[in-house]
Amino acid sequence: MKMTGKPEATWRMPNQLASMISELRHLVREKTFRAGEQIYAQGEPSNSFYFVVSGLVQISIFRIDGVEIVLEKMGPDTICGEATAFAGLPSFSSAVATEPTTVLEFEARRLPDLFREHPEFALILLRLTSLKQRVLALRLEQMVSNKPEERVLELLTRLGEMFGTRHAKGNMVRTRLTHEMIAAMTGVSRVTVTRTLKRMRESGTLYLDDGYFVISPAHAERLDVG
Amino acid sequence: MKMTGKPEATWRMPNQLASMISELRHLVREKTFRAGEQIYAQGEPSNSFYFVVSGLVQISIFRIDGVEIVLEKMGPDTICGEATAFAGLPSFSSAVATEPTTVLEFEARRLPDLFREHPEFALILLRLTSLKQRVLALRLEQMVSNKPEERVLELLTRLGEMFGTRHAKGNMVRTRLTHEMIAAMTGVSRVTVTRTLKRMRESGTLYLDDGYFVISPAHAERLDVG
DNA sequence: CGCTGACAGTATCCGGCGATACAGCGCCGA
DNA sequence: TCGGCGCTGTATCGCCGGATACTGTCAGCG
Repeated sequence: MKMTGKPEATWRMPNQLASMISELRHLVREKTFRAGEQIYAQGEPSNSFYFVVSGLVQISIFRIDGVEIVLEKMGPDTICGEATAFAGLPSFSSAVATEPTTVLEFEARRLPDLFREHPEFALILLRLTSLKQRVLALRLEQMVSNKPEERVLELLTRLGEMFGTRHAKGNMVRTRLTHEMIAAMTGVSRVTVTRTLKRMRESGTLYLDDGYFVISPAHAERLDVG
Repeated sequence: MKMTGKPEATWRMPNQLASMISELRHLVREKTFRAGEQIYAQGEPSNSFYFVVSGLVQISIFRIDGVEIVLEKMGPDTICGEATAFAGLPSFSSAVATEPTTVLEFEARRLPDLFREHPEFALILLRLTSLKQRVLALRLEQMVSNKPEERVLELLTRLGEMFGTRHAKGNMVRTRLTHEMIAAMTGVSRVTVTRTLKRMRESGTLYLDDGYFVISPAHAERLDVG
């Protein structure tokens, strides 16, 4: 199951999908976005979902108080917006290209015809939405706790599973994350992120190498049961 | 879009699905569970998902520290376990029948054949998983905040949208919920739930009638944007 | 070479939630 | 009728995260 990724991305998908997508060019329209442009907006319904070809797309929820919660940063070979397109309800999140980005736009209403010919495509989509559901549930599991260490560790562990590489001290997370980004993704304040990371380094849970996080193996298996 | 429900359930689905399910009897196996019996267990992979015919199924996540987080209580005409069956990964949650329950067991591996004949069934499943994803994301949005009022209000508002009935003072939530259950679903302590509900009653956000919660209209539209 | 801005680290203070303990209350069954 | 139990309401206390403000550091760039 080879995967692709981007340094700042927080999500990746099996290449299997990317190859399948290429068979479906007749269904899609290519679109390009400049850095800062919005792909879809929170609160608006949509019939399309998007496959990121290149670039980086930030998925976030804006709370009523204006606080932005970053759900994911989707790199190449990932899809987004599918939940909105399938559920037929206003989007719960918005997507903004944080750098020049090219996407393929799929229209959900064309899917029934497609499924007749390619039932395996339906299974792939089901698998993808189920994976997202799973990750959201696991994030929720950590979020109910107000302990910042759990919140941060959940994020880093997940990224470690997705992008991790072997390292003498454990699992190295190959995603560049500022403390502020971690704060936006975990819902704790930036100051607390700094404090927490320090604590974790002192307790041996975490290790820093060249600006990358390394998670000690003793803590990395934490999510395997879920 | 008619729906059915149970007094203690926290989820419901369009009847459209129930009628569709009846066409698929040849694919399924009926199973019954006594109160307290487990339908599937957290941590174990599974190829099956379940359609609840009658009874009540509690979906929860057990954290490493033993704390139980209740995700939903699924009543009749709902499905559960589909994310695990589709993703092919260990289940992030466990399902326990809290009263005598009958379910239909679907096997995910038979789906491709089914989709070829009934592509619309794939769309329905996609819609259901997308709805769950949406609800999880919205719950996450509230969970990042540590304010108990937001957490509790998110739950009640959602139940109000699903089960709400007109009431002089606003939207009445027709789901029986103990403070303890709210605590297990929102991740705040039982004591804080009591405190918070009192505050909300005093501020006019919430109203109590015959043991049911009534949400003032001014606060009920809060989630409409998401 | 120094300016600037983004990011990381740290201190102080306050508010509020969790833990714990206990009292009131209503329902149900012996 | 009484006792037990599950649920709600409330008090006390300790702890810790958010807000705020400030400093230090490094990179990029004129």
